[in-house]
Amino acid sequence: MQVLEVAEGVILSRLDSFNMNQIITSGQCFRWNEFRKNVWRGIAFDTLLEIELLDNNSYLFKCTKETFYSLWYDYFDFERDYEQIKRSVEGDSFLEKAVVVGDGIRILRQDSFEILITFIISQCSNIPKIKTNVNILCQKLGAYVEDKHGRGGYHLFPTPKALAENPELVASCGVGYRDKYIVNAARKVLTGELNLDHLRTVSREEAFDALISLYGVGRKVANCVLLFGLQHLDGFPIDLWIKKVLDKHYQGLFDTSRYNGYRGVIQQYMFYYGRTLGASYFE
DNA sequence: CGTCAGGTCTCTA
DNA sequence: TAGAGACCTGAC
Repeated sequence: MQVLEVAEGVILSRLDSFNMNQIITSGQCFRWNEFRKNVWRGIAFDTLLEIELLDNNSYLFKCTKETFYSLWYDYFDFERDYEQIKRSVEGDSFLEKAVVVGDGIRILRQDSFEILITFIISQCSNIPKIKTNVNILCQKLGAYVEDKHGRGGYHLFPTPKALAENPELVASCGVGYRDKYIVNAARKVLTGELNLDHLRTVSREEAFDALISLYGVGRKVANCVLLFGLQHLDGFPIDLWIKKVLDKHYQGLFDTSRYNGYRGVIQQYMFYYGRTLGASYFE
C-alpha cells in the first residue's frame, strides 16, 4: 500500500484486497452507504468518513493523515495479509472462486458494543431492515455531532447508558421482540457485568461463553460479535447462507481446521459468494 | 396482502 | 439431545 497525502485527504494506491462495495455489502457493517457513485460515507466510533474511488483502483480517504493512521488503518484491518489468506484456499474449488468474487473483502475492526447490539437486531431479519433499525436507534438515542470537515451532522451509535435507561425508546425503533434483548445487554455492559474489552483478551471459548449467557444471544450472534467486534477471527458463524453452501458443496461436512486462526475470514468469503449466487442456485 | 428474513427462547418428549 | 412453535416488523 502506498499512502500519499493531498489537500483533500489521503490517497491509497497499490491496495491489496480492498473493495469498498464488497466490504460494505458483505453483511458485517450497517452504517456505510454509497453516498453517490463511487463515493461512500460511513460512521465508525465517533467519526464520519468519506471515501472516493479514483482511477487506477486507488481510493481517496477524505481525512487527515493522522486520523488515517490513528483510526482508519486499524478499522480497515490494513495490517493483515489477506493475499496470504486467499492463497491458502488453493485446491478447494468452491473457495477458489469465492476469493476471486470477493477478492476485496476485509473484516472491519468495529466497535464491540455496536456490533453486539447490531447483531442482536439482525436475528431473523434482513440487511435493509437491520440498516433501518440501526439508523432509527442512532437518531433517537445517539449523540448528535457535527462533522469536522463540514459535511453536516450525524448521530453516533447509542451508548450502553442511553439504551439501558430508555427501554421505551428502544422499543419504538422497530426492533420488535428484540427490544428486551438490547436493553438487557446494554444494562450488563453499563454495570460492568459484561466487559467487552476484557473479552478481547481472553480465549475465544471464554468470550463465546460470556456472550451466549446474555438473554437473546445465541451461538450465531455470539460468533458474529467475536468475529466483527472482538477480533477473535477464529469463529465460524453458521447461518442460512453458510448452511446452503456447506450442504451443496461439502455434503454438510467442512473441515475448518485447515484455516485455524482465521476461520471467520474464510466464512466471510463463503457468505459473500453464496449470497452472490443467490437462493435459486441452491435449489 | 402474504411471505420471509444472517435466531433464540421455551416447552415437550 | 432434538424438534416444534412463538416471537415483532419492515421490505419485497
